[in-house]
Amino acid sequence: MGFKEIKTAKKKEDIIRSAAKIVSKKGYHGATMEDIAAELLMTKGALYYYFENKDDLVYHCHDLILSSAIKTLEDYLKSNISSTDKFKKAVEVHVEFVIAEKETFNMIIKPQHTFTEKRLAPILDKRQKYANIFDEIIQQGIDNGEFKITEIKMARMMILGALNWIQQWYLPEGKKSKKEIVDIYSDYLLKLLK
Amino acid sequence: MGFKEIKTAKKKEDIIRSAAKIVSKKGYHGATMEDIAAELLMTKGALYYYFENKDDLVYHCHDLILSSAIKTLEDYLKSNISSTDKFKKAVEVHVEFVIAEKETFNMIIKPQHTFTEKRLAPILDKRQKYANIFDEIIQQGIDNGEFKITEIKMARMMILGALNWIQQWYLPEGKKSKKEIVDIYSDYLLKLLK
Amino acid sequence: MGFKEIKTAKKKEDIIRSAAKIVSKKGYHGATMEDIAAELLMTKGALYYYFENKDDLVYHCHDLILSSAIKTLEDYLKSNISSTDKFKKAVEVHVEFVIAEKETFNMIIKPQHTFTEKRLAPILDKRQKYANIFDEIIQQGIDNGEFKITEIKMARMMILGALNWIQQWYLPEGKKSKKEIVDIYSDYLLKLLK
Amino acid sequence: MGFKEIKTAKKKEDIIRSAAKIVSKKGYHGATMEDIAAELLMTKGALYYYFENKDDLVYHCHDLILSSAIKTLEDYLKSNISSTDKFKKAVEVHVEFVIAEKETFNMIIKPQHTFTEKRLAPILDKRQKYANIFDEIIQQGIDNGEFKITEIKMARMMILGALNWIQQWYLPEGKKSKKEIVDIYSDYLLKLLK
DNA sequence: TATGAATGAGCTTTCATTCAT
DNA sequence: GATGAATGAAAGCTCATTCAT
Repeated sequence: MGFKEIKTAKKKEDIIRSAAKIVSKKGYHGATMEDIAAELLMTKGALYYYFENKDDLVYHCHDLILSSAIKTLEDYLKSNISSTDKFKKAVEVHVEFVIAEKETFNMIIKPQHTFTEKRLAPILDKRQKYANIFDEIIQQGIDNGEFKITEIKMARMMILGALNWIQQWYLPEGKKSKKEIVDIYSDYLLKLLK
Repeated sequence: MGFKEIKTAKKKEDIIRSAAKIVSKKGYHGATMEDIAAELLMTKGALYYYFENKDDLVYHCHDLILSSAIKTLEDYLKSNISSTDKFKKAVEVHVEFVIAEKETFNMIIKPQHTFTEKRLAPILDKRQKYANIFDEIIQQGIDNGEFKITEIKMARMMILGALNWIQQWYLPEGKKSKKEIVDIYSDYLLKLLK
Repeated sequence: MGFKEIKTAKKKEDIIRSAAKIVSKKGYHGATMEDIAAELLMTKGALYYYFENKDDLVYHCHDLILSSAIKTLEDYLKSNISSTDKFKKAVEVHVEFVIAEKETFNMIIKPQHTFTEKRLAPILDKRQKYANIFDEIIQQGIDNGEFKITEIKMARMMILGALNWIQQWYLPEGKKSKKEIVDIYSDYLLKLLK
Repeated sequence: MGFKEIKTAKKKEDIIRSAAKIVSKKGYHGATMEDIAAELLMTKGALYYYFENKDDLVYHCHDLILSSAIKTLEDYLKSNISSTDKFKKAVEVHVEFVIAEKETFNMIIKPQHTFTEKRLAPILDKRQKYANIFDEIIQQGIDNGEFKITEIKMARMMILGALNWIQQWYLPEGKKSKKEIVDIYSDYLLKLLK
């Protein structure tokens, strides 16, 4: 990758991050290309140099965050700790993303209502990939006797649902700190697996 | 209530149901007044005879379903069964609504991105009222020794999060039947409370 | 005229008066048929039993007031007083109408922007008829030596312009009472004629 | 001001002038954004690049003309001529604007029926500023003995009313030329002040 | 006569997208 | 690479008008 490409890639990521911020705050439809450009002190038109269209841009927002989450999780998966600890870590990571990235790590939004077909498949794929990590952790736990459930996928969906939901009510200035939340969730959700 | 009022009320509910259907399918922004009217073989203009504006109409969609869910749940709450059974029933009811009403019973969407302030408060109120029912069931279970957790609200939020999430993946033609899903969810989520 | 016709005529006048009130307050475009009907505790539809359309209704508003003003003025014209006194009376009457009927006696609005061609001619005719009364008073005053100007029509237009303009600034709670206004206007405008 | 700003400002003025023309012909409600755009061979949407909304655009129409009238008048006010001559000049200028700019210099329309509150205040302010110029001329005339009246504001309102009214009846192809009208009006209205 | 309901044309406004410069 | 300007399609909404009952 030459110098130019690197610069372009960086600019692209800048745009993605800004866009993610705005989309988080206002939602897909509430965030206009104008808003996103304004945040970057650019003009609308310039965005189209880097991204095909709004769909494409917002897709990359999701993709960036999701990829990053997957990478983070996969690193923990490799480490030599108990499945219970892996699960706890996974909860911690997920909560972190859910809170920090809000809308963009919003596994909650119906992508069908937002993305065109072209973008839908890759997003669903990546979501699946992310979910698989949880499945693997659970499977591993079952294999080594730490967990004992039969419906892995259902359990995983409950867990992810519970975690994603945090986004709906979490406030930085709320009663419980992020750490407390993570602990309670880890604790309770583990009961579900054991 | 005179004959006319009844007829009007019925028509209003018709409209609400149709609107709910469209909004479920296409999301708030994707569903146009035109779409909703077309479904009813009416013209856009006619909708405005019954509802102030789109916001008002969609608000009533949510209100109708949510009120209905609350009523259904409250009936079970009064009945003379164990807290565990009440919980199972609650899960069943919730899943039923989540699946049948889809978007309209979508406790998931950020209402901030959809409703104007005027409509936001009542919706949040009613959601809270709904959540309270779950809290009560849990509290009752704790009081009579069936459940033994300390963080009622956190547990309730995990549970509702898990249940709402079903909407994201449920397909009528999926592998698991609705009944199976309800059973597994009840089963697993109860572990969380015990 | 039979009983029915009388009743209908009365109702029509009721509607006209209400319409005039609303149109005065909100202007032609601001006043909706709904508004007018509401004031009368009727429904929109009913208005169409009495008047062809909005244009027709508002036309009759203007016509009613204008006719009434003409009649009032003509009575004074016949009376056996000096032209100066006639003029003073005319000013008084005009101010009264301008203030009380506001928009409806609004000789100011461009009828071209409000009425369709069909209604335009009769309105302009009646306005002309009204203006003629002022011309006659002035002519009479010239004939008997009280006034001494040559451009009767121009003078009349100045005078009516000045008087109509009162509508733009008059406030019931203003510094000057209606009577004071009439006196000052009579006084100053007479200088114009002498 | 850079080149771009100048170009934009020019375009804005172009739009304002076109809008003024249309609004003059059809009135505020009769003139659609489509009409205005068509006159400029633009599309509706483009207008919104330059102006917030219709209200904003029409406000600027009024503002432009009124500002221009104020400027023109103020120049005469400074010159070293008699108050009588100043008054004559003021009448001439006013008539010129009334005739040339029609609706846009329409001090006649009730701005309350047209503008939203936000725009109302500045318009009323500017109208007042314009009126003040007439008051000053009159006051000056009184001070130097050319005029002898006590009710300055009332006189000014009569005069402006009379002048504005010209708009209602003036036709370019009418019997009296613009110059004749100005002369007669100046002549007669001066009698009012002396 | 009067009403409730519906229509439909027309309006303002928004915004993703395009493109000459 | 970036901008200013423009487009055009679509949306929400209003309201005079109609008409069966």
